[in-house]
Amino acid sequence: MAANSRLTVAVHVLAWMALVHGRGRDLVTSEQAADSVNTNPVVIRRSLGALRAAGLVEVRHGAGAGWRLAREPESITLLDVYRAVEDEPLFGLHRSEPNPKCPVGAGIQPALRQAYGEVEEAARNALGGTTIADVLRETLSA
Amino acid sequence: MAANSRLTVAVHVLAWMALVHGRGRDLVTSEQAADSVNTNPVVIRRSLGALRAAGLVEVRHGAGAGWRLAREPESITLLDVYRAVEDEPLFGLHRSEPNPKCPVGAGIQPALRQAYGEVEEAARNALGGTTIADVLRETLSA
DNA sequence: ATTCGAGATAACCATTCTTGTTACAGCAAA
DNA sequence: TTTGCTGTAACAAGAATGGTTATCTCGAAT
Repeated sequence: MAANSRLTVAVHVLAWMALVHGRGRDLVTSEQAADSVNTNPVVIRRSLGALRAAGLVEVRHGAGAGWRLAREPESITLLDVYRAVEDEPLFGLHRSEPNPKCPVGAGIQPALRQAYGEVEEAARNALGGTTIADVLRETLSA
Repeated sequence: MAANSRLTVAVHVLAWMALVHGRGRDLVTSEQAADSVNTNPVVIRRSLGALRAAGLVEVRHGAGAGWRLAREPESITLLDVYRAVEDEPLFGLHRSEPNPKCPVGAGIQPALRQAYGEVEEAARNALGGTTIADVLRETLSA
């Protein structure tokens, strides 16, 4: 499939929140974030909703409502974000069950699960090595 | 998107070819492979076509046509297969360009490309650590 | 040269995912 | 009570995926 942009949108929003927080603005709205990402505020709210469920951001309701980082940008890794917004594994197994009468069809799924698990573990470790603060610093250094 | 099953189908076919080759059967057809994977022969041919372009299998045309491994199963890694069947990156960037007037929107794409590149590199390294022979052995050991 | 079994490929379909969008209800601070 | 923003449902467009049928092509064997 085409790779989706959920991780990108979420990291973008968090990095942007870290930037404006550093500038003294505390609460931000989904519309303001949408202006930076160049998308619809509802898309941003969907992303922020997942980030909130993961404890990465906080929301305030009522008049003057908005969002705020719940943790320091230095402590939020891309792995935290990935876990918050993505649930599908990197590689899918068979669409329909393979033939159980074939020795390969019967036993390949556990074998693939193990192999794919090692790959996902490696990817997660790499994601854990970069923080939102890193991304923001790199973004502003260009 | 939902993760696709291209890597799974390709690895399944290659492991199955390694098995039947070990049993002395050299040329196999897409229909036979489709029976093990439990899908349509055309789907198998699409996968084998990509594997052939990568030099992992060979095809013979004409009467008594069929497919054969072009390399030893011990020498084919999941990274070889992945490269053959997948071209999309693991994580997509923005669907529509972020706002260039925002410092984050202006500079985040190179930053993300670098971070994502490190993750892909880690995933590729892990994929390179497993061979078709490994998968087949694990599959048959259950 | 003809036959024939298989690959190559185009075309089409249903399904699903993703993103964008509108609309409206809910909430709490002022 | 007003106000501004979140929460969420609903829907649409577009693309990707996998399955299917149909037709053309190839080349070994006869």
